[in-house]
Amino acid sequence: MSTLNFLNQQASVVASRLLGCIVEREIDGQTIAVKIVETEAYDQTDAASHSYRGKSPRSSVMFGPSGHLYVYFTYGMHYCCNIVTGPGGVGSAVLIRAVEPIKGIKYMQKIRNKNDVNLSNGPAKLCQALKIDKTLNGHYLAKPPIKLVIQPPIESEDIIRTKRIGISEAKEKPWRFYIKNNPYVSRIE
DNA sequence: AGCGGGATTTTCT
DNA sequence: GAAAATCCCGCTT
Repeated sequence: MSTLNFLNQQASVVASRLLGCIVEREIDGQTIAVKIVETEAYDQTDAASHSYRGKSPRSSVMFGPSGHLYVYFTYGMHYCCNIVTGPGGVGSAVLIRAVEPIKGIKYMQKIRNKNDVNLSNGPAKLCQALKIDKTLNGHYLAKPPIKLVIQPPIESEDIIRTKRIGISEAKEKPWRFYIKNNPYVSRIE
């Protein structure tokens, strides 16, 4: 049993609880640390989810155990990363949409060739900043080179819950969560 | 500040 | 063959 146990519940619950948690990435002898500030939940009953039409080669990781990374490629050029949630046997995950850099900022500036909020205020941007690609698809987040470090929950009054971004189905589900007043959030209402 | 198009590949119809 | 859980740049106001 690991500290990642809480991931084994429904995605919309986990999405909120992941706010404020830290991701540690080891790459090229460097350690990068970021704080999760924006998430979206996707589950199998959800027409916007990659798991909605059942298991496929791309989405198969979503159907596996919670605590693993689901990385997908989209728009011909971008990766996005999700944390697989539970309960077991169900295709569900939480998309990490934005993070706040904590450590290794110079390294991220170099890879991204950008500064400030543009380092990581979007799902494809943060994947580039953390060098996340398909080789990490399915990685378990309790061990290097990329780990999830749980932090105390964010106060509920500091969590904003809204509709998700960039989808054409199930637009009304309020399954996007972000930390109030955090400058790295990809977009405010 | 806001709109519009291009990049470019995986997946599903 | 089209759309996709996106981003960036250049153009217009």
